[in-house]
Amino acid sequence: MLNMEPIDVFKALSNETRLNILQWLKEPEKHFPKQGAHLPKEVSIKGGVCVGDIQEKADASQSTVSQYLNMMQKAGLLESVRYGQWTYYRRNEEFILQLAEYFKTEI
Amino acid sequence: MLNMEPIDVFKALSNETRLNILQWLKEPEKHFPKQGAHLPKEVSIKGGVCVGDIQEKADASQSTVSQYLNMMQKAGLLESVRYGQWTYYRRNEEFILQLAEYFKTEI
DNA sequence: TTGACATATCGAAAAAAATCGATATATAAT
DNA sequence: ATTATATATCGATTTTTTTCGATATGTCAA
Repeated sequence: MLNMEPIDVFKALSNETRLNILQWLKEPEKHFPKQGAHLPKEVSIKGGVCVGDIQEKADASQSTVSQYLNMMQKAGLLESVRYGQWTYYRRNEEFILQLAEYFKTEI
Repeated sequence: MLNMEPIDVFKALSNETRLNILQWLKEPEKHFPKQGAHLPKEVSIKGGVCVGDIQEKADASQSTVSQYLNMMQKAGLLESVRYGQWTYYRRNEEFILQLAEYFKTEI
């Protein structure tokens, strides 16, 4: 994975709400029952959850959650797909896997 | 699991100097040639480096480095051994190993 | 006991991050 | 075109973190 900045990753993980979001997104269907309600069947955004649903669960303001997600994406932890007026965020599993490897060998 | 607070750990890792210290301490004899100079042979503080040596390499004030080390110890990353007027810090490898495991399974 | 040295802690100032409401932008629906 | 909805960004304030110098504590050596 290109461009990993460990400091940015650790900063993104240094907040309870952000850490929760990352963990909720491991099992989106469990934590976000309404997941994908807006999506027609032919569009597949596997594991992605829209900002509004995340905000509701996170119990923070819309702008705060939007900024959290942006921060986590910049760090590499998340990736986003836009579909219509919604932005779906999901974990970047490939990155997170490499991160675990980095952690094991470099930390 | 030994009393791990992920947020505190990630905060401790969210700083370049602290991250450097942790990595320097993987190979103390390489990064701190004077390591253990004060110790009589019969005392073994394997892998530990005293605050002054770390401070010199980290290029920050004495109080800052002392606080860094304290913070990393509270987070679980380091452990300290006091010998006379010196405090030797070394990595808590057991904790760090568990941390890597946590990372792999929980993040 | 005194002086020197290593480290820890305190208190304050400066820098950075968190957080929000307001507003902008983009898309969708009518 | 107009309106509604979802998300992003801006600007400002509050909160937290960083960082230091000063000082306290603890240990050693003479």
